[in-house]
Amino acid sequence: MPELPEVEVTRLSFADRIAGATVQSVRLGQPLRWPLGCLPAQLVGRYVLRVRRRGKYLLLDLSEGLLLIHLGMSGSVSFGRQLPLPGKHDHFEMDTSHGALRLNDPRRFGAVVYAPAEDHAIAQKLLGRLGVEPLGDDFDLVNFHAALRQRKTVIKQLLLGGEVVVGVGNIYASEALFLAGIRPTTPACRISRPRAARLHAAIRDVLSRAVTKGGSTLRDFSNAQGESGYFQLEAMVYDRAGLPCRLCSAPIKGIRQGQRSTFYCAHCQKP
DNA sequence: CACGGATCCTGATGGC
DNA sequence: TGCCATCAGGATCCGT
Repeated sequence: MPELPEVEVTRLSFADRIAGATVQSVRLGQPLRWPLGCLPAQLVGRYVLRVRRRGKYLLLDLSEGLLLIHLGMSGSVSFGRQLPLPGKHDHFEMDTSHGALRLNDPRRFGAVVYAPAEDHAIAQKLLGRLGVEPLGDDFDLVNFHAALRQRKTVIKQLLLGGEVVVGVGNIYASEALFLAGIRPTTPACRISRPRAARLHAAIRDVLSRAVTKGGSTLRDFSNAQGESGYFQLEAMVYDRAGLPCRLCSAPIKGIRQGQRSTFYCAHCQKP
C-alpha cells in the first residue's frame, strides 16, 4: 500500500496533533520485521518533538532518541483519542497525552524501530543508503541522469531500488514511466538526457499529485484519521493489463520484473 | 560491485 | 461453512 505519497499523507494527518505529546505507555503485538530495539517502558515519559519523513519511513523525533516507522506492504497508522479496541493486526500502539498512535499491519513487513540518540548506527543502517527525496531540491536532473548512466539494470528496477531516488514504489514506477514515455525494460544507462528529463519531471509530477489527492492507493489505503484516498487518482497503466491505453487505445501489457508486476503501453513507451 | 532471485507474512481472489 | 495456486503497494539478504 504505502509508497511515498501514502506515507507523506499519513504523516500530515497526525504530525501536528502528536507534536508535544508525552508518551504514556507502549504496547506490542506480534513481531514485526525488526524488533523495537528497546523495552517498551523505556519510551515512557519522553515526548514527541515532531514527525518527519525520509523515503517511506516516518521519523518521530523524541525528546531523546528517534522512532522509525515503516509501513511495509500492508501497514497503516491511526492516531486519535478514541481508537477502537485493538485488533489482531495491531502490532504497535503508543499511548500519549494527545492520543494513541497505532500501527495495523496484517503482513508484518512493516517495523517500528527505536534508535537511541547516542547510537548513530541503527538509523544509519536503515536510512544510510537511501537516495534523494524526489520532491526536494536535491533531486536535480544532472545528478539523476548521471546516476542512470552508471547503472545497467532496467529502469523500473532502478526506480524501485531506492538507491538513486526514494519513494517510488511499484504503482508509481509504472505510472511515472508511462508519463515519461519510457518502457520499463529499458536499461537505465541507455536513457538519453531528454528522456531522463521527462522521467525526472514525471516522478515529481505523479508523486506530488498523489500527495495532493491524499494518496492514490488503488486498494485500501487510509490516513491516520481513517480517511480513504481510494481511487482518487486514476491509474494510466497500473493493473490495467489488456485494457486499452488511455492515450492510444493499444492494449496495456502486463509483465513481471523481479517478482513484481509491471504495466506499460508498448506504443506510447519506447525502449 | 552490481545484479537477480528467494524470502519474510497474511489475506483476497479465482479456478477447479 | 472447500481446496489449492497465485497474487498483493517493500526491502533485505545471499549467491553469482
